[in-house]
Amino acid sequence: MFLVSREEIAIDKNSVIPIYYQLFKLLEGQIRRGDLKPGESLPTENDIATCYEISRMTVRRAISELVAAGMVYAQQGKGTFVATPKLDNIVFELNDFNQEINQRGLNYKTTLLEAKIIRANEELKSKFQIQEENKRFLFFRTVLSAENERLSYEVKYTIYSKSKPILESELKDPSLPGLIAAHTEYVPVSSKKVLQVASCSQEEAAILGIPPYAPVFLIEQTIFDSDLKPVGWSKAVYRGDRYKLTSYDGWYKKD
Amino acid sequence: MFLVSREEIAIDKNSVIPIYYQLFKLLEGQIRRGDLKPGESLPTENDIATCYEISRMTVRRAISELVAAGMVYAQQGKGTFVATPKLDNIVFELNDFNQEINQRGLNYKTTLLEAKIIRANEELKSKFQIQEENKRFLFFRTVLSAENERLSYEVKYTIYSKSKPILESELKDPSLPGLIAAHTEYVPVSSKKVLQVASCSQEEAAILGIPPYAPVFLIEQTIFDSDLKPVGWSKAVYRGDRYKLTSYDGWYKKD
DNA sequence: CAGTGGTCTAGACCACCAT
DNA sequence: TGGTGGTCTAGACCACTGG
Repeated sequence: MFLVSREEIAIDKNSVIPIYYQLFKLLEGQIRRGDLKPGESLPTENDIATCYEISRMTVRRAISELVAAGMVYAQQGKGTFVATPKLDNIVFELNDFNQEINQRGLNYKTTLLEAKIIRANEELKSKFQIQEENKRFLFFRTVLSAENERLSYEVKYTIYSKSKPILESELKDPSLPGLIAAHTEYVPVSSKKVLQVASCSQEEAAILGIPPYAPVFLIEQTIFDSDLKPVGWSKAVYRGDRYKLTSYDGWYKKD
Repeated sequence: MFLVSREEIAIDKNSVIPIYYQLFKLLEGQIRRGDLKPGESLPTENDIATCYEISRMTVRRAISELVAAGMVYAQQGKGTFVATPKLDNIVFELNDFNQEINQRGLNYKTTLLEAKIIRANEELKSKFQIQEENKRFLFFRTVLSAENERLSYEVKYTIYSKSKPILESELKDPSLPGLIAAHTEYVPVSSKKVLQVASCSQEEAAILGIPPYAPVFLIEQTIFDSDLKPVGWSKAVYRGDRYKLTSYDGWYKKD
């Protein structure tokens, strides 16, 4: 037992890189490389701890990262095992929708077509789950465009509080949660979004400059405050020929 | 300092429920209730630890759960603060697409329209990044239907290994990763999916029983093995009037 | 400088599983 | 029963932040 660090030069306890992270990367590599195959068990936490002369808590920290990454699962009393990646889940993030355009440095801009105060109609009373008549709402219509091409069209509604005037500055960030925070007393804390495909209406086609009935993404969003009360609602139409969603699943490398 | 547990009966150190989980729920409740508002700081880890007479490591475990939930963020040297929920991210999970139909107990079924061995054409050689001529592929065409209505149409390709015959049993699980695992030596470990909207072709319209050019979801999937080599490819068309994706964001309750 | 969160230790007891 | 992972402790040192 006097042999120290043979071919496996792995853990440097004096490195600025945390030990748990070094161990995480080491185990991750063994799994990716196939040294540890799906279904096989990892060494026990105690074995790893004594082997590398580190604390078991540190080993657990490393393993919990693997668990979070979905590469490994632990079973109390039995052991920790390499997972078999399930590739039947899809996770689309809407980052793609606007951040892609945003981050790729295109000179995109948001244009305010209309902003006004309206009275509640039946549809709004239903969306916001209110009974009162004559309740007032803020109504926005905006268009997102890039490189002189219109990409999406959105209508937004939020409850109107006359104490908070509409400021020009909001045109910089016309996000629905931002508008709610600025114009109402409500604090937006959660949202529900529904994505569908549709054929665009003639009005939408005219606004976006695409043929009528062209396929589009349609995203309806409802914003809720902490009491689960609806405090904002929007409907956005995205050109089907300019947007797509990409999803990566499994043990893709993120180095 | 002899007062123990006044109105705040919070942590029961003898409970079967882990202390870190009790503390997590306690802090989560204070944030949801608004006792702690976005931007405000939590008590320091040491304060919480001494206040409830528990170890700081246990406090950190509770807080790390809050961080993972996106309700709180920590800044070294400064403190831990309640996050402002960003509601501009969307995470759509494809569970909706087939699991909804699956779980709601409809008598859905997958029908194999065709399965055959084909030679590589230019498109396949490109998708699979191979140069060889005459490489053979397995080709599947399937339809998913429920309640006697066809819902989606999918074509799948995977590299053919003659050593592994096509078994009837695979028709039960015709997922692309499953087919790859069954018919090839490759181990599928990651996948990329791209979701777009489109107008369906006349052929797809005929298969699905919808009007030509009706809007549809289109999902292209590529499966990779551990060397990032493409080992499977599929293209699925989902009826736009029967599918939608739903996303929840922010501090929705999951109790 | 004092206070914060980030990492780490060397133990401990427990619930669970297999034998 | 012995071995596994799950929880917890009471310290410790560090890096970073602010005054």
